[in-house]
Amino acid sequence: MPGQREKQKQETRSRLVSAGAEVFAARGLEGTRISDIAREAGVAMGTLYTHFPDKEALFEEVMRAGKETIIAGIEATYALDVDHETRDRLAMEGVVGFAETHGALFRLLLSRGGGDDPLRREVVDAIATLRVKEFEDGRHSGRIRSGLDYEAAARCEVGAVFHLLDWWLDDPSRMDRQDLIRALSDFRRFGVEGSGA
Amino acid sequence: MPGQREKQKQETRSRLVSAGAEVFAARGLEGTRISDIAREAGVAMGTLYTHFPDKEALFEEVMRAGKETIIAGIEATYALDVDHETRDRLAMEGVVGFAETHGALFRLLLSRGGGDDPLRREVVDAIATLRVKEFEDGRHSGRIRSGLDYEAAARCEVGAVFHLLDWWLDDPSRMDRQDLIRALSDFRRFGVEGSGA
Amino acid sequence: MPGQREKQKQETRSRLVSAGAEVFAARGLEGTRISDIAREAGVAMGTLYTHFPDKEALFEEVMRAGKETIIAGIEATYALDVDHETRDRLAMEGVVGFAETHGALFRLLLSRGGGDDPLRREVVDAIATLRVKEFEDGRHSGRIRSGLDYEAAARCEVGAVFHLLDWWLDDPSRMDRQDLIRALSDFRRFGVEGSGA
Amino acid sequence: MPGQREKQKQETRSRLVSAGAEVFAARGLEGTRISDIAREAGVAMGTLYTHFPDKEALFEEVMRAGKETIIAGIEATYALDVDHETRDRLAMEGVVGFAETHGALFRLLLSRGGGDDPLRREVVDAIATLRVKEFEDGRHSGRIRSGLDYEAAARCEVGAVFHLLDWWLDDPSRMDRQDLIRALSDFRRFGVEGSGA
DNA sequence: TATGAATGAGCATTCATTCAT
DNA sequence: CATGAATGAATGCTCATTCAT
Repeated sequence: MPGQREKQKQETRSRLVSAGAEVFAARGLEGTRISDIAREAGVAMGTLYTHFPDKEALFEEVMRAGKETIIAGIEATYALDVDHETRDRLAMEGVVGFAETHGALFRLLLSRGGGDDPLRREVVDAIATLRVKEFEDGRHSGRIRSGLDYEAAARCEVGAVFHLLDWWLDDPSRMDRQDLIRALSDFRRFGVEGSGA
Repeated sequence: MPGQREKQKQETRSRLVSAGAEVFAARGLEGTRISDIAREAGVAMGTLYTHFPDKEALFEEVMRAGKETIIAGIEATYALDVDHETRDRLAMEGVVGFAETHGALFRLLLSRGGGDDPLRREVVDAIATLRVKEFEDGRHSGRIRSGLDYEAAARCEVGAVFHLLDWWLDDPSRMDRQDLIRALSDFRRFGVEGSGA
Repeated sequence: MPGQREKQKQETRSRLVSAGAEVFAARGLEGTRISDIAREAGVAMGTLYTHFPDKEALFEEVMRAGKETIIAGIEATYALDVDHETRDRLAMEGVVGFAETHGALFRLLLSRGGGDDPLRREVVDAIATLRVKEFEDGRHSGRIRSGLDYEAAARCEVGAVFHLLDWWLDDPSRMDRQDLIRALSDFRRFGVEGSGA
Repeated sequence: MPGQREKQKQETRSRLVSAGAEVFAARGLEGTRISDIAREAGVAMGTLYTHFPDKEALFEEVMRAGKETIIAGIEATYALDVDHETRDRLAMEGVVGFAETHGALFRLLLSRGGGDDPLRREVVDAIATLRVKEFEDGRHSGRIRSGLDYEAAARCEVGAVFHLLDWWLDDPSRMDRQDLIRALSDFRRFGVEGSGA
């Protein structure tokens, strides 16, 4: 079997990405020490450099993989043949599930650093793009209120979801999971004043 | 009489805080070098240590001062004797104005870093607290839809505002200032589906 | 019968020595990476260690082989049954030929590093020894001027040849090959002032 | 006195250059550890970086300063109003004196590394240029034998001097200092065969 | 024997902080 | 009080060498 060697290598690489996600999420890019990642991954420091040219490159891979996972989850929900309400609820549950499972990584992916790091934007941009498409698809269904600026609304939605989950993750006992999803969904749909159409 | 000496000292301290806001906002806590702040403030590195015990303390002061400014602006608006709609619009205009003027600092104050930095939460918490109070005050006016979870809604509001402005600041030509404020206000009030009461 | 296996092994070893000569000559002992030599030789890094105990040992072999080649060339010329003048010219042509063909290796063999690396001396010492013998052989022929310190003169000769060729190799268009050999030969024999006996 | 601070700084810088000359000469650029230089100079490692951007820059300064010293010594001799023979002897004594005092540095300045380091050439080039000028100045005095290629002869001279001194420095008891200078001078003037004009 | 992923000691460099001036 | 040269612990990264496949 010629693949044994290669399989081991991929396994090591994968361990590094997981460990990187863990530690970068907890301490940020600058706050993370290469040695922490290596220890977490159970490999020697030098091993990181046989898989990635430098710390930054591993960070990028962590962000890329995280983005892929979160976007894939949303897209999978969008592909289901169910009514809009169900679909939105399922998408929301998917996002909440990801946040529950990956806590710190979820925050890392959706947050912004101090500067102009484009990586921190990519996930937000990608989700916003998906949402804009949804709005456009639903344009004539009457669900969407008239006068809505899709691009702006998408950003608002993402911000609302991220900040609510960020708060909730600090102490999940604050709200029941189902109440959380309902609050999120209702805010997104009706704001604080609006009544259903 | 505070001597000329004392006035000079306060002037220097103030320059350090401004420079710190500038540089921390642009590069984050870890990404910022003491020497950068000193250069920006036009003083020697050592001078920083005659005003603050360490880098962290200056960062805290920058965050504290920023929080104070932004909260004071909102509270000032709340103190006005105008109708709710006007008040909300004025508060929003105040926040947009702050974001326009302080761009990077606005992001620094409202964003989250990777880890669990409590400083980055304080502003969000403070604004959320103000909003919850507003909701409670307006409980019987009928403006607020029934079933709204105030705490959750406050987080959603803050998230929506921050993310929309974060996006807008990247390229303010994206939307006219007035359209931005209206979009923000409408999303906050009606979400994407709701119609006014 | 040396098996096919053994032949392959010698072939690999030889490729390593050639590659080592190339890379050590270009970048020096410390500046050379094992991986560079392996790549140049077209083998894996580990292979080097089945032929040599470490990097230093390969370096020694490169130096040893280079010394052998250059000394053998000079000795071959000395063995010819021709008059002294012809012999000296042929020896010089041999050295120039080696320098032309092996450029960087020639410099590596004849130069000195910063420290006290004895390897870098061996070639110079060996040639100097040959030259001293020549002087002694020719003692009574009258060719050699009286009062010459053989040992010192041999060092001067070697230095003159090496430095001139080092300069010439940088840009061989500087001098015609024949003029170079004549200049070298004349300097060695007559210095800058002396006239022929 | 405003200069006290500055004087201290220059003193430190000067100590670093001296220590660098010592250690680089003994172990070469790659073989030298920053910590060795710092220890030799009696300062902390970081101090080196307040004076030079990196190790390479200190190396360059060492080479530059060494070149300046050695060239200045030769030029000073050339400025004397004495006959050629005296002058040449004095120049030679100056070079021997430098080699005696600075042993390892002398070798570092005049030697070549493995690769194409232009720094190692500068001193040789500079001395060669000086010698060519001397040959040209003395063109009509009849001292110089006809047919001499000045550029080539200059390189030969430098090589002869450097290699002889390199050998002598290994064990100065090999030759008496005066005999050394005479041997050097004679070889340079008459080669191994030539008789004085 | 050949391979190349893994190792980890070693090193150059950074930067928050100190303190003599 | 202000200065900025000096400090040295901390850290990212390199690369000769090993060893399981």
